[in-house]
Amino acid sequence: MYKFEEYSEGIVIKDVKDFNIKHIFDCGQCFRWNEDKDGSYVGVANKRAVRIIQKDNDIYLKGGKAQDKDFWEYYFDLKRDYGEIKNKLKNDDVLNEAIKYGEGIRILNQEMFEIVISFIISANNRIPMIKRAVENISRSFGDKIEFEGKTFYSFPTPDKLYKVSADEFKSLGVGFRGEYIASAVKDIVEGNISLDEVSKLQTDDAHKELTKLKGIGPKVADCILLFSMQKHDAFPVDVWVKRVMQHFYLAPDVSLNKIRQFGRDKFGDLAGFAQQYLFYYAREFKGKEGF
DNA sequence: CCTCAGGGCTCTC
DNA sequence: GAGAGCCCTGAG
Repeated sequence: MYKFEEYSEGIVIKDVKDFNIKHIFDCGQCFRWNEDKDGSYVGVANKRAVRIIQKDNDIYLKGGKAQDKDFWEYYFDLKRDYGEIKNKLKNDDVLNEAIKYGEGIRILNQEMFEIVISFIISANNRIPMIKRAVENISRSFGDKIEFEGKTFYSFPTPDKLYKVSADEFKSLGVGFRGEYIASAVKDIVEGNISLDEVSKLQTDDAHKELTKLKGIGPKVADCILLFSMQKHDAFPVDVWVKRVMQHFYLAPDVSLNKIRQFGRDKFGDLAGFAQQYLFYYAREFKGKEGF
């Protein structure tokens, strides 16, 4: 069982299992962590800037505070037994293979508003571009956090973005999604939708509510459900998962909605976890075997 | 159910 | 250099 300890520069989570920072930060669920040459990651989560260093089964959170241990436990989903999840998914031959590549994946519990905006930006976009836009928005409207002699920025609250125009968002690199972001912020601040309330709904109902917002279609809604609302039966179908599903399970012309239904039926409560292993797996094949 | 346009940048040719 | 494609959605 893992445990938190303090060390000279922060806190450390000792004896973690099923935990690999590269797999976690590289499986497409988050946009605010950047890898350094030494393999450590620096980033900001809910106003906390830290450097994360993995040494075997110990996770060092440089700059982490002892009073934040509950937060990090939640953020990294530490209470969940990923070994058990993987054992169940391994009954499927494709997953059995996929898990070998991303065995240390965990689904982060991220802040809802940040995830809503980040995944609106993700539509028809590339990961480096998404990261840049999210960073620009944070730098312009978030709070300063000093760490390691540099200035980091928290992702802004809805209020901070309320008066920001679509054109201003566009100037920060979000492209045509500027209108969607401005509209979603307006709906959230004015109370046309409550993310807290949505998160309490059943997955299908929550999905329906989220897709009422401009810029949120079925895929983005599934990402929000999975990465910030703990709806682990959500199955986001992006291009990579689409390719992997069509390659291993389905015909090449099956629609996105059919793939989504297939995944949810096949993997049930574990669909979201399966999706993450499949996404990571698919990206390993980039440029090979027709991917 | 379908098709298509829509930042801007990067990779491919 | 042009062209395709990008963790896709909205409009038609």
